Order: sequence, then structure tokens, then C-alpha cells
Amino acid sequence: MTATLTMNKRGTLVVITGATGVGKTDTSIKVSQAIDAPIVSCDSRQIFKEMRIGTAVPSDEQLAAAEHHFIRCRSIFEPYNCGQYEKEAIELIDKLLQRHSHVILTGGSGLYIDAVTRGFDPIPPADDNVRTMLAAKLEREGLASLSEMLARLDPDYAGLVDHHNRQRIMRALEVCLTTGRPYSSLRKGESRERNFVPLFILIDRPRAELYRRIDQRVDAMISEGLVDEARGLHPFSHLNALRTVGYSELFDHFDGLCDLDTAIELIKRNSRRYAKRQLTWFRRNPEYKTFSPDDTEQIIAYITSHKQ
RNA sequence: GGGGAGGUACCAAAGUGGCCAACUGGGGCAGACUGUAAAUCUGCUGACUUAUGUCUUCGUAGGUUCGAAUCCUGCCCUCCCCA
Repeated sequence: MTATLTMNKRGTLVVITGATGVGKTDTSIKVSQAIDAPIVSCDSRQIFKEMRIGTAVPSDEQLAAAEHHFIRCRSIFEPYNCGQYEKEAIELIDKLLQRHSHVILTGGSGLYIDAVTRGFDPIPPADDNVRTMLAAKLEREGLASLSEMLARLDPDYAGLVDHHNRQRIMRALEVCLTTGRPYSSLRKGESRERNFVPLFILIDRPRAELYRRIDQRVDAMISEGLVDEARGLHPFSHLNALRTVGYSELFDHFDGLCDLDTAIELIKRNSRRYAKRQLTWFRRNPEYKTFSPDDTEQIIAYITSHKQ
């Protein structure tokens, strides 16, 4: 059964991921050149054209060194989410696999990787009015009131969620209210049939080294002009795309909540924390094969040995 | 040399006789997470451990006390002021 399905696949999707700052970009480019595979970015923030320095977008030289997709092609002013990304990425990957045996999916957005490799259940995105209504209720009556509401509308999910997590509770309620069905009844967690076979590669390095690189990269961003980039975006700080490490902290500084040095320290700290969360996410998938960023040769050998 | 302040776990910082293995924050570690995901949230952080369990901690050495991080004494160290 599995073998039959595998044979119908058009090609291999080489997923190359790792925590922020490990060195995914360089490795991906080398691999791309070696196996002649285009790179599809899987990064929830590098996709926005208005953000460049703070998201560590590949340099012009790096972009020129390999075929890249989904880098700085959206605007922070248009709403975007991982459901949309799933659809667009799948379409693109299918198209690329007509000309290539391998496509590289690289980036650190774990949920986005899952969206592509596994797929989401067909749950509709939230209705704006419903979301606004719920936000108002939260403001007025507090989180406990939303919790109670969820317990009525979807007792199953209410038994699972962390009741401190307003974002989760909100989403569940949004779905319940917009579809008229319990959120949990729509969350099947079923994998979608895909046109490719995924090959999971995790780039990792010793924690201390990773943290050092993150700190250094933040300093580099600052000297590249992150503060000015953020200042230009400050008027739009309410946009979801800008709720991002590297920007939020500077917005707080512009708002007089902390001095610049503190903001920079917080960017470092929050980047480290983010990296840690990423690793927790990746660890959940046992299919990842881990490599050091310098192991380009081994990575390429690993990929080619998995030729169908 | 004289006067003052202080030494608490990785760091900062509460605690000033029992409810203290010690508030809180940082840092660190671990985890959850299917449409906000660079987001949102949770747990642990002296050791051994299944533990409402045992053992070792609050500069250091003694002492007082049924009982001390908390009181007393000596010593060491840090900072400030006067010499």
C-alpha cells in the first residue's frame, strides 16, 4: 500500500529546518546547487516585503545563488496565515516538481512546515466579526467567561485546552461560532495526500553556540539599520505581521517603555526563547535526521541516497 | 587605622526565631500548540528520588535555643565615608 503510494509521488520535498540563526540559509543554498533543487521558503516573516533586516532575509547574493520562492512577496498590509501558505506552497511545489526531482522547503516556521507536509483539516478561517465580538467579550468579561462559553459549545476541546491560553480559546470559539459546530469535531488531525515524499532534515548545533550566534546576529542587525527599519514600521505596529521578535521590542522602545539597550537585550533574549520553542516543535517529529550545518556533504549524500 | 553598609541558590533580590529548600524577577531546562505560530500558553530549576520521603544549603567557625538564613561571638571578604 505505502509502496504503491510512494511510486505515484512526483518527487521529493527536502525539508531543511532548524532554529533561528543556526545557518539554514547557507546550507540550503549549497544543497540547492548540489542537487539542482529550487528553494521554497517556509518562513512566516521573511515572506513580507516590508521586513528585511529583522527577519534575516537572505542577502541579494544568496538569493541569486539559488532559485528562491516566497521571500518578501507579500505585504504586511494584507492578512496572511498558514492556511493560505499551505495552499500556495502546495501549488508551487507541484509546479516545481514538474521540472525538478527535488524541491527544498527551508525555514523555521514549524507550523508552516506541517501545513505543507501534512496539511490542515479543512476548518474555515475565523470570521472577522466573530473575532471582534469575542475580543470585546474578553475585554469586558475576562478570559474565564470565554472559557465557560467554550465549555458549553465544545466540552471536548474545553477539556484539552490550556485555559490560560486566550489565543487557543479564542480560535476554538471562533470556529464554533462561525461554523455552528464544535471545533473538536472538525479537528481530525488527518494527513493530506501529497504529491511528494518529504525528507526531514534538521540543522542543529550545540546550544551555547546557537545562542552565541543569535546574540551576534542581533548586534549585526542593529548595525545594519534595524532600528530605522523598525521606526518606519512603527505606525503599523498593530499589524499581526509585526508582532515579531526584533520589532515588538523596538516598538516598545519607541513608545518610551524601555531604552534602546534594553530593547536590544530583549531582542536577544526573545530570539533565544524562540529558538528553543522551535526545537521543541521539531523534536516532536521523529522523522527528522539531524546534521551539523557544516555537514553539507553528508546532507547531500543523505538526500541522494533517498532517491526513489 | 576609625565609622557605616553588606555577604542568601547560576545572577539579581525578598526573607530577619518555627508556616523556608527559602517570595519574586532574570537566566537556564523541559513541554503544549492545525489558520495570530518570530504568536500564544504551561511546568521545572540544591541533591537523591515514586514520594505528603531522606539528605546537604543562606560568607566561615563556634555558641544560644526544643527549633536559626533569621539572635550572640570570633574570623574572612565586598562596598562607602573619614584618616
